[in-house]
Amino acid sequence: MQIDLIKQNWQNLFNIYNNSMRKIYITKPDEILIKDLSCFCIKQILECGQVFRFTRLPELEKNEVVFAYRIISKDKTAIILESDNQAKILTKDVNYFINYFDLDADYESIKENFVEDEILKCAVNYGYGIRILNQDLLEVIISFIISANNNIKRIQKSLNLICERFGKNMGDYYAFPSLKELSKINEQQFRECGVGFRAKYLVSTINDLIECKLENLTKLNNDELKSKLISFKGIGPKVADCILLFGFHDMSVFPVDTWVIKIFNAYYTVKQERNVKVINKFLVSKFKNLAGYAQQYLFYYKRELEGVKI
DNA sequence: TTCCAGGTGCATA
DNA sequence: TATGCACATGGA
Repeated sequence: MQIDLIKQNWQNLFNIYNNSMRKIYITKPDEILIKDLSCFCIKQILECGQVFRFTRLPELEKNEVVFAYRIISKDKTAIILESDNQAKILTKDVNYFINYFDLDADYESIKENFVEDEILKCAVNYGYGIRILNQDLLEVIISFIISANNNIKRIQKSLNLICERFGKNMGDYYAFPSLKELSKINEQQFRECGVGFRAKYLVSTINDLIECKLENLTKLNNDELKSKLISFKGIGPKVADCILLFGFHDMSVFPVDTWVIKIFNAYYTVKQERNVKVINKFLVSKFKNLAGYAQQYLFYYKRELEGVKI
């Protein structure tokens, strides 16, 4: 009996040790230290098109620091300093950013699923440090309505203007406006932030969100959720997939945009295809519950190959 | 000047 | 259900 207890305790200790060894980070007061960069590259994470409110800080890129960025999410912020062998996430909200950067997920195992697809293997090799962020749902919905037929630079500019004009002043940055704050913005004011024809979609969808309540969306199953999202103005199949992927961390979707059409026609078909539904169906059934990851590696790879700068 | 960007809404057939 | 056009705007 006593031997069993000792064995059990040793097993527990071994598990704790094993888990801590596998963890890619350790926490300190106001800091997360990423000790293994094989699945973490801040440049790739932020510049792969999933998020828009970040700034590169070249003035901090000196000595051993290779990349320096500031990220703002909701009403929180972090400075990320990455060197050759480690990265530091400096923030007052350590737990928030552990979840935000998906640090407890095992990306090594995720990437192993993609070695049999030649193109994806190259894409994963190139974007080895990509992680799918756990972003604020409201911010994702607004961001991707603005993303329609738009470019990343202008999406960033519009979102920053919306935050500066209507978000809470947090000292040296602005929070993303709450739903209540967003509901006070009219179409003209959105247009002044450079969102163009999407202004009316934003006003309409924000009203709908006030009515249906954001938290009620989380009670729906995947199909109901997508139908509900598409019922809002400015949200079609592609934007809905982005909201599911980046706002709900649903990895079974594969948003098809202009870049995915290029990828599909370059690597996955002999006959040129323009039908987004056909492309989406093929890629979702090919990558199944890992589709979201696959999409993000491929999206980043293709854009980088073509030399697109954010 | 023209084309394009993490598309969608709407009218028409 | 499928197709085609309009929609803002700034950079290449």
